[in-house]
Amino acid sequence: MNIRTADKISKELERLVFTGELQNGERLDEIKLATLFGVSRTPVREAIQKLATSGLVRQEPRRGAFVHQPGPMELIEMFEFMAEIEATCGRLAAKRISEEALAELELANEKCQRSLDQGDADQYYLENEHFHHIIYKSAGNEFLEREALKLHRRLKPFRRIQLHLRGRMKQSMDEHREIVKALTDADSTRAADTLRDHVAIQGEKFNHLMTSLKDKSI
Amino acid sequence: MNIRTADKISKELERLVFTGELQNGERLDEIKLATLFGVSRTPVREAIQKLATSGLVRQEPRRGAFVHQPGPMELIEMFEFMAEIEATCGRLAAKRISEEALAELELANEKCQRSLDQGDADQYYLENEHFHHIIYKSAGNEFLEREALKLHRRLKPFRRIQLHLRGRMKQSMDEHREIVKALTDADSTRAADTLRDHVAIQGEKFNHLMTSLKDKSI
DNA sequence: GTCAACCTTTTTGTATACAAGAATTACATC
DNA sequence: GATGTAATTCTTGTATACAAAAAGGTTGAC
Repeated sequence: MNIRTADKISKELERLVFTGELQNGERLDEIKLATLFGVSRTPVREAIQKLATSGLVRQEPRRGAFVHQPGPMELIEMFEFMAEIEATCGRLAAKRISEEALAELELANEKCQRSLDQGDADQYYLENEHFHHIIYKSAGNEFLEREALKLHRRLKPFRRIQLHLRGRMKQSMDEHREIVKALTDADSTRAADTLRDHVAIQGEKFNHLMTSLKDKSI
Repeated sequence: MNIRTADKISKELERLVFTGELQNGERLDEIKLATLFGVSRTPVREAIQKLATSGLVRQEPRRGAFVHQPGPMELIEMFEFMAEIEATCGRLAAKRISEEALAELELANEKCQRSLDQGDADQYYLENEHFHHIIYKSAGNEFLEREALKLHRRLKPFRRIQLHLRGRMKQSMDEHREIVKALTDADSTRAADTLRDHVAIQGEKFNHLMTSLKDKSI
């Protein structure tokens, strides 16, 4: 689909940031990256600018682009926003979701349960992701769906960590069942509230995780 | 602040789209634009890519960038999303807003009323904008605030039209008072609901406006 | 040893050059 | 005349070249 090497480089840079090979605050040296990828500076620059709009790097005029990982405060804000987006999806989906989508949700939940039984956090994460994606789509608003996916993706590296926290997977599973129930009942308020809490708790857990470690930057 | 000519060009292109000098679906000819602005293709390309991420233009690989104005369906979705964002701001602001901000809201409302009395729709629009910006900020979540501002800005050209609809300004004013009341009472549910309706109605009005005209693209 | 002014180097931002894919036109065939 | 195909032209995407600003280093004064 994407022929442009600039787009490939953008994805690759994202990966480097997520894997930590490009550390927070580090400057993105255009020439180094260009030689690393075996291309010229032009596509590298384009890639960097794309990342800048997504917030992964910050650009300072005439000084360059720097990796920007959100600090604890910013992360809490992002999770709070994500929780509200999901709540919105739930609110709308409660009135708009199809029988097929409901069945898909049930199925996704069963797969989640199976992953939980096997103690496979990675698999659980995947099925969980699918579960949420169904709800985004079922809100019946493609614009909202895109925004939800965008933020979900952005928060991925931070959400992933805390599934390994003791008991979180089980709890998450219970919340999923609550959510499906609310959607089945077409109860938009309850769907919104359960989804909000389900996501917000991730932000809180993450917060605990962060504060338990030494945090350098607020 | 911005030294880069690419950024200036980006803003200028936005203006050209909003004023209609660049029509919907029109291809952005890099060379023509470059000569128009008296620069090379490079900064023009950077500007176009920036607009692409904001959704104002669509890029097709190896074919170029095309102005993309949302159709009625997409606009309805955007307004629905905006309504939910504002509802979220209201929900959070109800618990977090300061006395100063509340006073500011009252003041903004008075100015709105004055503009209404004078029948000055443009002035009303400005004060109305300020009113909403205060609420965004009072949600106490800078990430949310930025997203709200971004979407608000994107919808500006479409929101502006319908203030001229008969009776809308008066009605909008009444809704503002409801909103302030809910925020003053720290009633997050009511703040969310009144704000959602306040914005959603704009989407509906716009919908009426659109369907009353002949709409070519769904 | 510290600080500051100046010069060098590095790096960003822009212009230009080149390569490859898409659109268009011209032409041949039916 | 319509349709399919080859050649040409245009345009995008990438590489390279150049200009200007920032970073870094050196020398000199105190």
